[in-house]
Amino acid sequence: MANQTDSFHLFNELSEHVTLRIASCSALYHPPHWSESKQHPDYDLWIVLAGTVNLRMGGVSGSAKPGDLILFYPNVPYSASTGEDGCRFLYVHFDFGIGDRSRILDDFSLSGIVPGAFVSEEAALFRRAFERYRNRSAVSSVRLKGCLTLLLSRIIEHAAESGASGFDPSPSTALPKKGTVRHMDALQPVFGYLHEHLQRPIAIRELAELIGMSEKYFITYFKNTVGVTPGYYLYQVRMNRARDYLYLEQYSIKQIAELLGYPDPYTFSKAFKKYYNRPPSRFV
DNA sequence: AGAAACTCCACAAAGATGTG
DNA sequence: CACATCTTTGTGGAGTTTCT
Repeated sequence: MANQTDSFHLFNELSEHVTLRIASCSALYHPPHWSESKQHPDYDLWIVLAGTVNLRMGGVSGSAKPGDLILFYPNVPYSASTGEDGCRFLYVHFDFGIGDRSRILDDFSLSGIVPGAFVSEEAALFRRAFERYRNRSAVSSVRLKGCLTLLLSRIIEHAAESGASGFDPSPSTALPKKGTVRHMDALQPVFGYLHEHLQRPIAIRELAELIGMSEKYFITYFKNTVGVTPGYYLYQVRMNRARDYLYLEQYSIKQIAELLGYPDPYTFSKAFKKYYNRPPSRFV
């Protein structure tokens, strides 16, 4: 499997377009020898509080102890059971998307058991947020959403750091993907190329040629996979970079325009003002 | 105003799946 | 097994929108 690291840039470049929608969140207790086999229509995250959850998913088995997390992808069948002690866990159903895509995690191998050691701080915050949420205290839904964002960020971050292609068990490689699931892998060269050649004008046609697709199909493929069009993604990356350069206070507007592949400072300035509602000269 | 980016749509090849 | 049907993947034309 191709290295996912380049694709993870996406979350930074498009952070303001990330949407997280929590469908439900609750605590559950299951008695000894409970078992179930099902699948969920959306993402589902379990935070094991007590007992052991035995999991079988995508032909791989594992056990989740208190503190561990289990991340389920939509429409992936699994079997879960518990032993002598029963089990207790929090669950949260959610969707996590960017732009037009509501299931952006599908292209990353993150599902399965996440060892508690990697996420202990974030999971603890989420649990406290859940207590407030259960008591219906003011803004607790916003807090819960924030804590889930934090928790998911940590899971993604860990996968990026370790170059991991998933936790154990990882069903995403074994899973027969149907429907409109797109593969981020094919776009790897594009992300690399984009970040490398930011200092000169980049035509969409070049990017399409890079991975051997027709220009129009490339635009469609990119949008279905990433959630925004390639042109918009490029614009977004340039505006993020422009903001960073301005904060450094080391470059003139003219220099930044050059660094970002704009033909002249006027074009850059116009693009910048459109994005940030302020000209670059009055940004910092 | 002209070029580039983008959308929509029709269509085709190839592979997967269903059925008698 | 053979044929039909559906799905996925991809192309290209035509037209619209956005950018410079």
